[in-house]
Amino acid sequence: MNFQSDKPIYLQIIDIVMEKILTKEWNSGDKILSVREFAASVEVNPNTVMRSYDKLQQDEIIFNKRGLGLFVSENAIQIILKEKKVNFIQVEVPKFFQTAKLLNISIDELIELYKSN
Amino acid sequence: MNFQSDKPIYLQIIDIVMEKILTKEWNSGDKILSVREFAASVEVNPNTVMRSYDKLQQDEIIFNKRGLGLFVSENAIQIILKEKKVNFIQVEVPKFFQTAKLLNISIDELIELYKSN
Amino acid sequence: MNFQSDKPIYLQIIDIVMEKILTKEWNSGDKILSVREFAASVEVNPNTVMRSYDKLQQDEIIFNKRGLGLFVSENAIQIILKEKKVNFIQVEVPKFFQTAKLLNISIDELIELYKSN
Amino acid sequence: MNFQSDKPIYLQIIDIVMEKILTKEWNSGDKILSVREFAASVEVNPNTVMRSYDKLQQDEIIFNKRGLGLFVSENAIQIILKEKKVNFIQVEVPKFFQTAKLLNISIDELIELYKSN
DNA sequence: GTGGTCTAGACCACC
DNA sequence: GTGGTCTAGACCACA
Repeated sequence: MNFQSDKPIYLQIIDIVMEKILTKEWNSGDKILSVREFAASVEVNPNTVMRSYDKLQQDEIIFNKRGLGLFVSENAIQIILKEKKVNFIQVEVPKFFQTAKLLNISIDELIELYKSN
Repeated sequence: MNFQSDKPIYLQIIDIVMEKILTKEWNSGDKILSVREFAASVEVNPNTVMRSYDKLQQDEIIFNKRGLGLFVSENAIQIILKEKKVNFIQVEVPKFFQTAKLLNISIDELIELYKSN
Repeated sequence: MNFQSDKPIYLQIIDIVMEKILTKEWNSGDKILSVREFAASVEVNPNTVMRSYDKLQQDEIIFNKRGLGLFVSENAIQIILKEKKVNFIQVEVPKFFQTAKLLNISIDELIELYKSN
Repeated sequence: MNFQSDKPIYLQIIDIVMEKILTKEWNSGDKILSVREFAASVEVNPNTVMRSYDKLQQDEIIFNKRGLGLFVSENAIQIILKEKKVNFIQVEVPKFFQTAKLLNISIDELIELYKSN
């Protein structure tokens, strides 16, 4: 697994988990990969995965059944969307297009960049 | 001076200087605030300002006249814009589309948001 | 460790690192000495070593694996040679010929000196 | 007058004076430009020229006739050559060609660089 | 453990 | 006065 160096790995792992939930690869009630399994699969220190899972539990996106493992919460998707989408659309999107405008980058160019991504 | 805590102060100082140049508060050939003056004015350690000025010199946005001080380069504005553009395309754009993907927002929806802006 | 006094220590440290890479004492992918280790080994303040490592990272000769340390880049050797070549041609060569001119030494005499070398 | 920023201006002024003497633009016994005249002609602070003249007097390349001005010494040329030439030929020249060799730059390429200088 | 940021204070050459 | 280098020591997030 390749991680960008400018973003903490544990946050990148959170993004991976969220994506798996949003794309329904992992559904509500499903048991997710154990810390050790996940750590092995992405070649990262288990402590780092532990930290990601901690954060996800705090946000109630996953929860712990003692002795059984970690599971996707009932309303995981709603929590994720609520947490991210509002901020994205109301804050990041306008800022993004504004910067593009400042730098004289047209919408067509942005679409090109999107495709080559 | 208030600095946000999530971004290193020395980078925020670079932003301040770039802003002053882009808004023509400081023009090509102008002497900029000395390390000590700037440090005092924003209540920061001179070493921190030095670090910012060092980076700005490396990027040839300012230059040193020995013993006299630091001055705004001839092409400062072009360099700044080019630099911002590179960062935007290589860093911000991918991050933006990645988040959009994570949130299941299609390119068409983004274009809609762009138009209603 | 003995440093010459006429050249900043942090630049001399950069030279040491480059030398270790060019002589393959440190190879691509190898972890290099940590800031603190290097600082202790050459009896210098960690900040000074940090400054050297910072420059080496900017030039992409070494890179950071977060929390693990700094490692030699894939293309480190090529980058170093290219960098040295640019400096030689743009800085040393003009300075050399300028001094020769000052001392009234002709190009033919220099060629003679080259041959007898 | 354009000065390179990497070499102290007062040393660059010394080089100018030496060149004028070596090229016999200024001969033994000639009165040289006063500090103020020279400073004005190269657009530099008189203190800086003063420093250069001080150094040249220490090296006995020029000397002071009280109230009359500064004059080129009898054996100025010999002093300059002795001071510079030996070191150049015995130290700098070998080092220069050695670096060129390390960087795979041929004598022909160096000659090209000389011509385009 | 790792790198990275920041402060405080000293010293230097240069103009 | 100017920028630049260096030390000492603190604190932080990250793995």
